[in-house]
Formats: sequence, C-alpha cells, structure tokens
Amino acid sequence: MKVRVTIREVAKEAGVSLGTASRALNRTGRVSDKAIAAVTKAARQLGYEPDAVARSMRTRSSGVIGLLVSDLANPLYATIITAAETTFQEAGYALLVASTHNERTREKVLIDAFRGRRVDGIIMGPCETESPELVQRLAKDLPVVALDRDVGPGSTGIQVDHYGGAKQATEYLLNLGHRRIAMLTPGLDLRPGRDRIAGFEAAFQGRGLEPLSKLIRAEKSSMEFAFSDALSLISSEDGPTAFICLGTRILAGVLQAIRHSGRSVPDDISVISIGDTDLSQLFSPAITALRWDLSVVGEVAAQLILKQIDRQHNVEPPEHVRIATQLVFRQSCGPVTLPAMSQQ
Amino acid sequence: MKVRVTIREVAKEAGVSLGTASRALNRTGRVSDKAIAAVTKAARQLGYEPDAVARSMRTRSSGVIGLLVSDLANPLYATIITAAETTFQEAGYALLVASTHNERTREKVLIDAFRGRRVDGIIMGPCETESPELVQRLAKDLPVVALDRDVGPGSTGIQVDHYGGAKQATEYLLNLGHRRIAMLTPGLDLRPGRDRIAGFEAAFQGRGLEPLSKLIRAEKSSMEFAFSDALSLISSEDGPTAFICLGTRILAGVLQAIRHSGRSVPDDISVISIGDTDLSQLFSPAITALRWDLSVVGEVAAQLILKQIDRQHNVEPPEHVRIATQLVFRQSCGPVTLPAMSQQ
DNA sequence: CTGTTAGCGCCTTCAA
DNA sequence: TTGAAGGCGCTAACAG
Repeated sequence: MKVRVTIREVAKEAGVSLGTASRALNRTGRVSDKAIAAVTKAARQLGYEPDAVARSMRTRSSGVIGLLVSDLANPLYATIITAAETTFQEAGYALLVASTHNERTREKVLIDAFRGRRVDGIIMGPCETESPELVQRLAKDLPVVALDRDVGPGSTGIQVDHYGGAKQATEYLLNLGHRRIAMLTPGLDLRPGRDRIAGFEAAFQGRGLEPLSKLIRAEKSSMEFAFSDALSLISSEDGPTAFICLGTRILAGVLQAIRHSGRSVPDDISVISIGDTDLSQLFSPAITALRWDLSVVGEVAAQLILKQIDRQHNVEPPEHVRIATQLVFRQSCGPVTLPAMSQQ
Repeated sequence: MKVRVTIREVAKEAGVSLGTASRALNRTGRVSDKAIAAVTKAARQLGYEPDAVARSMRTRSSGVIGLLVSDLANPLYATIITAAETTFQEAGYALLVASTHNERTREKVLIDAFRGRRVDGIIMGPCETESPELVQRLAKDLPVVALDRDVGPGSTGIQVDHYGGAKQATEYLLNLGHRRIAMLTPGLDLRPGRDRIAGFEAAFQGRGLEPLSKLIRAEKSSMEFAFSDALSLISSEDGPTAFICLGTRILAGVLQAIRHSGRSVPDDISVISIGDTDLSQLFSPAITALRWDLSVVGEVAAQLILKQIDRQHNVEPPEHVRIATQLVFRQSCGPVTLPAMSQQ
C-alpha cells in the first residue's frame, strides 16, 4: 500500500506554501514563474497525483458523467457509449455507467446514486414508462441529455427519427406490392416503439390503406419470442409477405423462423431490419436495413452535456437534436410474387 | 440549483448530534432505537442523500471500480461489462469505464485517472504489448483483476483457455481431412492471440504435421483487412480449405470473401468462428463456433475484486481463474472434397 | 449510548 | 505574489 503524496508535501519540497503550490499546479491566480518551476519539479519528483476526490469535495464537481441505459450489452448502446466515452475522455471527464434493466425503480435508485457521487451530468437512455417529469426535475439540478425519450421542450435530448424511418421502410415495401407487412418492435410505451408504429401506419394511410393490426407485434426484445411469434404469423392464413424487425435479436428470431418454415428471403418473404448491425450486413442475403449513426448519437450527447457544463448550467435554451435515418438497400426485399392470393 | 441537505441539518432536525446522526444512518456503533427512528424520519423528511464524495474523502474508498478495455463497443467486452456491472450494482459499487483503444500510453493515463479518482479496484482487459510489471505494481496498491493477460503468479486474473480451444477446433478440422487451415487472429503479442496460435500449432504437431505458416495471419481486427486477406488466400494456389476466424469482424470479412469468390460454406470451404456472436449463430449456414461464457468472465472478475476489497487487500494469495471453452458444432464445417489435389 | 472534535486533501478567500 | 486559515460533508476516535 503506497502512501499517496499530497500537495502539502509537494509544497514543502518546493519550499513554498500550500496555497502557492495549488495555484502553481492549477495555473490559477497570480504565481511567479519561479514558483511554478519549483512546484512542477517537486510534483514530478515526488510523483504527485492530485486527489480527485478531495478536489471534487471542494469544487463541487466530480469530473464524472453518468450514463444510464437499459442494457449495456445492447450493441446499439455499446456504440453510443464508446463514442460518448471517447468524447468525454478528450475533455478530461470519466464515464460512470449503469444498467436499469428497464426497471423504473432501479432507474431511480441509480440516478440517486449518480447524484450522490456528484456526477456533473447524466445521459439517460429510454426506459419503460418514461416520465417527462423525472427528467425535467433532474435537469433543474444538473445537465441532462435524454436519448430517444419524450421529454418536454424544457429539457435537452437527442431523438432518432424513428417515425420517418419506419415510414420510409414501410413505403418501400408497399411500393414493392406488399400489403401484409408485419412490424415487430418492442417497447410500445417507449418513444422509439411508438414512433415506429406511427410511421408504419402513416405509410399505409398515405395510400388510403389500413395496416393489419394483428401483424403489429410488440414483444420483448428476445430472439425466442420473435422466433415463435414469427413462426405463428408465417404459418397462419394470410400471413405476412414482409417483416420489419427491430434490432439484432428480433431480426435473428425472424430469420430463423423463416428458415425453419422452409421459406426463403426475399423470394417468399421480404425482410427489413430497423437498426443496422453485423447480422443485417453480413447475412446472406444481406438485409435491407434502416440505419442511423450511433457514433454521432454518442458524440452529440456528450457534447451537449459538456456544453451545458461550460455554460455553468445557465438558462441556456434546451436543445433538441434530431438524428436522421437512412434506408440501406440490400438483397432482402423483393416484389410480392405469391400467385392466386387476394391482395388484402 | 437545489441545495443539498447535509447530515448536519438532519441531526438538528432530529434533535441529536452530528455523530449520532451519522451512526444512526450507517447503523454503526451503538445507537438507541429512538435515535435511529428520529434520524431516519428526519432524513426522509428532508430528503437527505449522503454525499458520496465527502464520504469517500473520509473513508478513503470511493465505492467505484474502474474497468479498462481496448474497445467498449466490442460485443465480447460489452457482455463482460454488463455482467460485471450487475454484480457491482448489487454490492453497491459503481462502474467507471474507459477505452484504451489499445494504446499503451493512453492506458497509463487512464490508470492514473482511475487512481486519482480513488477507485477501489481495477479490471483490466488485454492491451498491446502488455507488461506484467505494470499490473503487478498496480496490484500492490489496490485490487486488480486482469482479463486474459499474462501476469505473473503474483497477480490475480481470469484467463480463457484459448490454447485448448484453438487446439480443439483445429483438431476437429484435421479430423475432417483439412490440412490447409488458415488461422486469422489479431493481437499476436497479446495472450489470447499467442495462445491460439500455440494451440493451433500443437494440434498439427500432435499428428506429426506442420501448419502452413503463410496461412497464419494476424491482422488488425477489421473486416476490411480480413476480407482482402481472405480473398488473396482463397485465390492463391494451395489456398486454405478451412478458416478459423477470431470474432465477429474477421469472421464477417472472411464470409464475405468466400461469397465474393463464389465459393460456398461448407462445401468448398469450412469455417470456424472463435467467439460465438450473433453472426455465427444466425448466419446461413450457422457457423461452428468456439464459445465461452462471457457473463461468467464479467461476474467472476467483479467477484474477485469484491473479495479482495473485503479482505482489506490483505496478502491473500492471488487467484487465477481459468475459463473453459466449448466447441459448438453447427453447419459450417465439412470434409475436404477437393478432388485431384495433393494433400499438402 | 451520545456529544464533541479532529481531520481526509484540496481550493480559495483574506491579509500581508 | 505569497502565506495562513477556513471549510466542503462526512466518519471515527475520544470523552462523557
């Protein structure tokens, strides 16, 4: 157990007072060059390392940002986290992470834990039964950036255009002649899920059509669920000719179900993935996917936090960044070819 | 900006002294039930939340663990992180994460940053040109768990049996008649890479054969590299009849190269993935893969840290946990069928 | 059992 | 420009 060297010892070694040492090290206030030189040398000699905890105590700022998501292992979040961490690292901030597992109570506990640790800001991912009030109240105390949450105009956030993306994807399938399109997305009560459904329906209504509501499924994001769900849909009468699937896990389940039922993509069934992951890119056939830049989400989230910190958390107007989506055309979608079937 | 309520105010509200309030809240030392009741009530009334920073300052323990990996977005690490975080959360610890991007200097800086923040322990993933001394020195100061690093017997760590796994995978291919087996793994100077190569060679030598060294490639873990590498291998004379690929990215590149060259899996070329990801599980054909339990790695790492903390970082003998691998047989491997070709 | 006191290491006034 | 002193909020040691 090595004993830490304190600024006190550095000061003594440099032959100055504690206060001067502090000012010299932080280049704050007026200090003579001589003092700076002496202190710097002493610090290096002794291997001095400032105690961030003590400093936080004094300055009321920890240099730590908290990040709260439902599941750290989710590849979508993982990318966001990396980008955010890199940005924070450059700015000298550290990143504290935690999983809410989509539990509201846990989310509260973790927020309190973050606050207790005096984080300088919090990035929050979507969580079940989101309440705008929670975020707004929190944002009164410290910089908060909400990811894909519905927060009022009072708080800053980043929102992916799930609505427009789902609409575009659906329209693409409609153009190919599909009418019985299944939409599988979890989290109906979360903004992303809601918006996707809305975009999906808007695309239908744009041509005076009605989506088949029984083809909208909102299971948990699990491969097993998606598999059995897709399988029952496929084998049912008037089953879907196309699937729109959210994320790797659901996409995986659907692809397995299709394979299991002896159908093929895209000849029998077309598939679009919402969210572009390794699987969608590398599957054979490659899956047409709706993508958006996750690194940008992470980076912008970090920057928004830093900006709020810089401005001392002033009454800066909250910002809302909208992230666009792109439909990447690959080989998983084709025209409807089923003969002798009524078009809805 | 809400003002925080301190333990002092709680004490006053409860009509007791500061010390009693502290003891009551922490259930430490002897306190009367009456005092506990009064303090608890006052705390709740005022919405008291202990200041973790001040507490850390006093107790010299931050309740924070640092986790250092080369890339947070790597799906393998992401799973480890989640498991570790969950374990720490249960124990009341928070997790600080950072990416080294495989840069040695950055690693040092981040370790110092962690120490400055008074973390109670550090989990370190492998990093380029690992030096056992670094970890050993660090472990003198605080609990450290190294993941897949070669550390001397003096430090505790978790090591996946890459050697045995690679050996088993290679033997499987040898049994199928393959002789020209390509091994693509990054990080030759890291323990995982080294051990894989060793296991690979051991399998050959076990039958008196020699692997073709030109088929061992150790590129960076990038899809593009793997793609061009695999493509040149495939189109070269005496190209490989089987590939062993590390991880999602290299596997993806190889699969694309195979597809691009008009070959098929497993008829023309067999493929084994080291590391079982979404892609290997869900590709068609499903890819035979070497897997190990990443959740266990994360959980055990966390437990080893907690154990060291519990024992006050005593001279507890360092532990070395070995994680076994399993070869999951799927559809991507077949016997060699190329006619009229010399067997090496 | 409880109150008082002394710092943890640092930054930041306040005088000199 | 510098030194001295105060205190951030908390816990732990010591008297009562």
